[in-house]
Amino acid sequence: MNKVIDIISQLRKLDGQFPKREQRVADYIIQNVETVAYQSQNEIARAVDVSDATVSRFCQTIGCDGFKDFKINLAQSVAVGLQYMGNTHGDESIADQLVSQVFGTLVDTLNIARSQLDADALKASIDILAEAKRIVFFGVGGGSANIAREGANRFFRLGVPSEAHADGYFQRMLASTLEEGDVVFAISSSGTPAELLDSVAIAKQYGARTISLTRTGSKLSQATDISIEIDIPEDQDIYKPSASRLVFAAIVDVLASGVARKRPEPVKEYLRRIRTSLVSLSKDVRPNPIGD
Amino acid sequence: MNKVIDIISQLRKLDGQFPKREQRVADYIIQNVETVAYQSQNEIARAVDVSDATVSRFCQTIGCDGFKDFKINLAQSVAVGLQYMGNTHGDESIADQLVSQVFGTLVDTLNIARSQLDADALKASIDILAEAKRIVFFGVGGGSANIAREGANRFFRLGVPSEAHADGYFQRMLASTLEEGDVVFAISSSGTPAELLDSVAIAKQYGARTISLTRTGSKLSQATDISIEIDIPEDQDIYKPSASRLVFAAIVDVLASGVARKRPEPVKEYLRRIRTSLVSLSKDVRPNPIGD
DNA sequence: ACATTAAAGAAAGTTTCTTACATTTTAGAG
DNA sequence: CTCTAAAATGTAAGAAACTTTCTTTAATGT
Repeated sequence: MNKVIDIISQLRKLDGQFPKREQRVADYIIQNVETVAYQSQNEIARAVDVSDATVSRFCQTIGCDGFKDFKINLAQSVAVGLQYMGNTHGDESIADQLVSQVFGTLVDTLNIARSQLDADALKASIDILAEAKRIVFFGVGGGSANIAREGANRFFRLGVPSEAHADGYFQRMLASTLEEGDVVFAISSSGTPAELLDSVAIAKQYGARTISLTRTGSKLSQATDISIEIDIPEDQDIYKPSASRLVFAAIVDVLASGVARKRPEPVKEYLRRIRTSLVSLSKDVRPNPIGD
Repeated sequence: MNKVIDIISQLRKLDGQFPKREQRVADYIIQNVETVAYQSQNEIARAVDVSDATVSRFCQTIGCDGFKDFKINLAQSVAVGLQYMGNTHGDESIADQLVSQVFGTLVDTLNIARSQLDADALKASIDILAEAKRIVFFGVGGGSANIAREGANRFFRLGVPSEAHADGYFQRMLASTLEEGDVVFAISSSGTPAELLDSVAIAKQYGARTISLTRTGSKLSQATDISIEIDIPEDQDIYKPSASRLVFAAIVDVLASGVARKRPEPVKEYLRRIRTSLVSLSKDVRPNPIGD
């Protein structure tokens, strides 16, 4: 783990085990994380009525070289969590506030997701996807259907025949035509839609492997061979679009990345071909994302 | 904008305009961003053969109180940029590394985007979209087309008739049926596709407003009434899917958020109706993203 | 209750930073 | 080309901040 992260978890971990006076320092710091980095050792010492030396020693007990080192590390931990918390000045324009809010939620959600992601499930998914003869992405409803399309859009570039479907009936029909070597990738933030559960069951019956990207412990999650589980609190603010879709898309990217890395040579060739086929359409020489 | 972010962009912005000796300090800092926070003023001064005072003054010229303040702020900016850089220990699993890399690129790209976004353009777009009778999202190629769909998916929930189209011929035809009060929202990371340029020109002719989300200074950007410009360096690593799509999607979210806030009452009602129409399909009581 | 160890403070010693002032450099006017 | 004013830089003193050593106090176990 990153040293930066450690400072705060260190504080939490040792909380309660500090010598009396150092504990007072710890308490103060926890209550003033954001501002402490701008205070001097002596200010803190006076605030909790303790000697300078105690503060200095406190820093060493939690693993820093001294107060300076502590200050820097603390500032960094705080910054990582606070970058989008918005400033208190309120001198931002409405537009800036919106950007901060949406981007901030997204970053927070990414952090939450990262801590939940199961490396083994990802690894297993990548292995299966890398060997797939054909991948079909299933999602229903606006959000998940789009992520399914994104998935297909990513994976066909890696040379794997990939499709996305949002129609429940078609999904079921298609599922019954699959066979060994094929993969169903089911996406749903709720993990409950019957069409997905049915399709997965049908596909399994015919020997296809199944992967889901969905809510922890949901029916869909239990139904598939492998499941990438995420439990993201949906934002209470109904006006702010949910960041979870973007996080799902990011996870699909992670898988695509992983698959690409497992088979670098053919992929390079596929990407080259796709790019070549686009060059004639656009005279722009700058590197664009492949396929706009 | 956030002070934390400002230190590094400030450095970039003023680069070249510093007094001679201070410029040397700036150069050194740019080359050693990650370590400078752990050095003393004097160490830096000696490294570039300059007096302590010059370093102190340098910190003041870029807008900090002094060296200490600078150090903290720099540490924070660096931490924000580095949080996903992965650790040097190399004890992360392959899967964890992939997640760090993809998520990290995304966060970096979000930060870059945020510094580029023009609040006025966003504001103007929101105003237009909030008044729109009908919004048509145009994108071509896998990536942009999906974002167009995302856009339609977001905005129809706000009670504005919204569609997305990826077919160039259809786009042109549709454009010619638009009228005053309608809005064309064209999305393209390159900003060059002829179908978009044509459609925008046609739509304008018939009195529709036009907005683009595209690369800074591109043809498309110049063609529309309002343009939200972003210039994101595409990642050199061809195996890593580009983060720019997700950033584009996030920007669409920002706009949707803004529009929702401008008309809170009707929106609440629309979201309620959509949710109600889904309740019968799912017995799950937990709050899901509306429409999966 | 005593010995031993841990915790805390006082104060001296160092390092680090800022600022006022002196000197040098630069740029522009004549 | 020279002079002058302004800007840039350095010097050095002084203040602030931090660390460490030494001493005192509190805590713990026998």
